[in-house]
Amino acid sequence: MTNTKLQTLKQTERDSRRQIILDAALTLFAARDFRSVTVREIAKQAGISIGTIYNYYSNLTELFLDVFLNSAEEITQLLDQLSDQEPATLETLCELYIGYLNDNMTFYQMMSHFMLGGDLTPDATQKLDTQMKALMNRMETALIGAGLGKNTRMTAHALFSALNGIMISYARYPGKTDADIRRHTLRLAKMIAGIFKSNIS
Amino acid sequence: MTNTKLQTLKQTERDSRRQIILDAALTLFAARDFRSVTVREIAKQAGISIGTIYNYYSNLTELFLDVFLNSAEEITQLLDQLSDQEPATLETLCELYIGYLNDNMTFYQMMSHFMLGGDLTPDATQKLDTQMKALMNRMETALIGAGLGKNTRMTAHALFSALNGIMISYARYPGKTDADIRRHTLRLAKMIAGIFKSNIS
Amino acid sequence: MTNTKLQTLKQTERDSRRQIILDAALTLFAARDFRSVTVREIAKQAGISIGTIYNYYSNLTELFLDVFLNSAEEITQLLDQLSDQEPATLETLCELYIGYLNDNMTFYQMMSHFMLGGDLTPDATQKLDTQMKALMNRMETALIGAGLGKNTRMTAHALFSALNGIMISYARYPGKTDADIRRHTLRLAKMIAGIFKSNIS
Amino acid sequence: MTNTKLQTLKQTERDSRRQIILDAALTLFAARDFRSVTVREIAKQAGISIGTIYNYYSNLTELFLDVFLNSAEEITQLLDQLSDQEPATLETLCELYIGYLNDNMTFYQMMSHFMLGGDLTPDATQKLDTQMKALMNRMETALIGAGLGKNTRMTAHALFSALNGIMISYARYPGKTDADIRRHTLRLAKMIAGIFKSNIS
DNA sequence: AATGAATGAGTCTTCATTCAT
DNA sequence: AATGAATGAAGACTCATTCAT
Repeated sequence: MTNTKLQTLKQTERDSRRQIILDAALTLFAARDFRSVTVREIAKQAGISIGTIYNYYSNLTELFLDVFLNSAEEITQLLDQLSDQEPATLETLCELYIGYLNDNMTFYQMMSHFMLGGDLTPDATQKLDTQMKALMNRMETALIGAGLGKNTRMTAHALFSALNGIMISYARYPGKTDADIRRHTLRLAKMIAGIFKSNIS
Repeated sequence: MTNTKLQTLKQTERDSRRQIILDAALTLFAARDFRSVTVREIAKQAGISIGTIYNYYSNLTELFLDVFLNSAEEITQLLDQLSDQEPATLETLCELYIGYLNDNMTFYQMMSHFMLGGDLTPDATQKLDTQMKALMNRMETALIGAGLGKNTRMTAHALFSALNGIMISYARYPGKTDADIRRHTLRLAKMIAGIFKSNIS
Repeated sequence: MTNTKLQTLKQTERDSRRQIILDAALTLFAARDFRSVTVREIAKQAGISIGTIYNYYSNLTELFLDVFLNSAEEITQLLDQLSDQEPATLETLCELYIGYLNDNMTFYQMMSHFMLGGDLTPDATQKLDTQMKALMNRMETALIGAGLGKNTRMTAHALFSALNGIMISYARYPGKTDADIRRHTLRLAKMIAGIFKSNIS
Repeated sequence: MTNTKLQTLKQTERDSRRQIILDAALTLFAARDFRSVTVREIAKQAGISIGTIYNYYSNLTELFLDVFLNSAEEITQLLDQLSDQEPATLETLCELYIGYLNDNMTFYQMMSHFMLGGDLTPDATQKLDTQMKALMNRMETALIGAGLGKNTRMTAHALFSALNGIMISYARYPGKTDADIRRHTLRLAKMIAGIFKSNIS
């Protein structure tokens, strides 16, 4: 038993160290494009050595992927909390998602990076796919809650696409402040929710 | 007069050399993520020297941007041709756009890259913005042609977003062939066209 | 005869073109370390093509050397003018020379460059040596004029060295303006003149 | 304590590695103009990798500067040893300095390079200035030892200038062997010492 | 004689990853 | 388990010089 406890402790410690690395990475990503962040910088920010990072991740891509997966899990949970008591309206769901993207551009950049280009191992691809499906499920649930009766999966795909597309189209709107972009993308989110909604009934 | 002719010739030659570079780049991009393509490879593929490339572009980013802008112009023209005689239906427009993205993933990757991260000069940003606006205009025109009477710009934004989002969500659908992806994304395009259409009347 | 005239004309034209190149180079050197100036820049500044420069100089080093030799000739002539009527005093000679170096740092940089490092052809070395000797002669003449009776050549060497050394020691005196440096180096010139002078009698 | 010891050891090792790099650089500089020596060559000569060099110096200029500063420190110490017991005579000091320059042309080339042209950071300029001042101090001390009572700083400047100028004027004396140059420059050093000396009393 | 596009060897520098301590 | 110095392949970019027009 002691052994188990020890192992649990060790695992906990290992997890918390992992979290420290993730937090350090996120801090850096908040300020700069994640592709330009180096292992050395992450190590420094985390207050540990480069070697230690490789003790937790076999390479940088895995670390990046972990950041992404954690973020995906977070937004998934936020969506879950939203519909904890009663089904979320399409509108609040769309706004929540776009709000999250505004606050976490790195999440969106990584989604774009991994979905379009990154050379992922089969294992990594699998993890990625799982999280994406989880997100999609929430979309589908919300659509069903809004009364959609058929083509629910396909429509969820479409909705997910529509929301994701918002950021790629407006993130770099020239001459706009972050606040401008947030306002504009949230308006688009609401509009898209409305369009999908009106299509249901 | 001769002088003018000579200059025209020179300009033509310059343009064609530029085209050779662009074609070489595109050929390479078709096989690999454009971010991993090197100047040396492009030069080799184009059958010219590295130095010559820098004679036409002051740096790699400018070359990449030119590839993107050319592509954007191409799809813009395709959309124009579509509605040459009578207003394009929403559906054909969406299908044409998504079909293009399937055939030119590099275009989409670059759009994502430049819109989200790339450190662009103000001048480059300006060019990017112009082309994006041109694309948006076509969306708006098609929506108006489909009978949309109000919020036309905003709705065009939403439609553009929805279409762009399709690829980011499905480009790396695991275990699917290119044909699968094309079929699926085209179905989504059609569905989105339908949703926007039904929202109009 | 006509032929000769024509040749003279051509030669004159050639010389003036050469002068244009030299002036362009000098203009650029006034603003930046001459080692960092490129052929392209000189061509642009001169309003001619790169090829034309190579029509007048077989390589960049030759051009640089010509700039240096012209400059050396100029200061030599200035020294001559100084002692046109009566022998220049040691002091005015030293001040004139150091004043010139302050106004023409490129001359000094080039002297340093060619004397210490530059891979010169035998022919170029010969030209360099001739000009340096010409300068030295003026020093010697002035020393003799000041009453020096023996070791005149050697002392001229020493004086020339002492003056040249002033600039290497103070050109980058930190936190000093050009005016400060001029004042200081001129004071040193005067002091050195005094030391050599007092050593004579 | 162990910790301190360990740190001391590490620092020692670091210093010795730094020394290996410096020695490798010096070896190469002895044969060729230091400006033409590449990082690759230094790494090869030192038996280490390119990357390691950048682990000790953030860029080539810093390495070059370090070579210079070390050299400056060396000659400063030699001058100190000279006057360890009794004040050095002006003559021995001048001869020692010029002898050193003959043996270490790179030191002189670098002094010329950094003082006249090099784009140095403020920090680097500061270090350069400090070492130059240290050298100057020795000149001043020797002059005072020789009986100079006034204008000591200014005269030290003049002496330092005079000595430095010797090399720029004769390093490339055409058709002379190294031995010739050494003999000639030492004679000049002695003469300059004499001139300054006779000026004192 | 003038042009200037093309050349390509060669430069410095970066950075993910390894591994001896 | 943690460290961080060492590695070195690889990249973008420069620029004197050539030569066909």
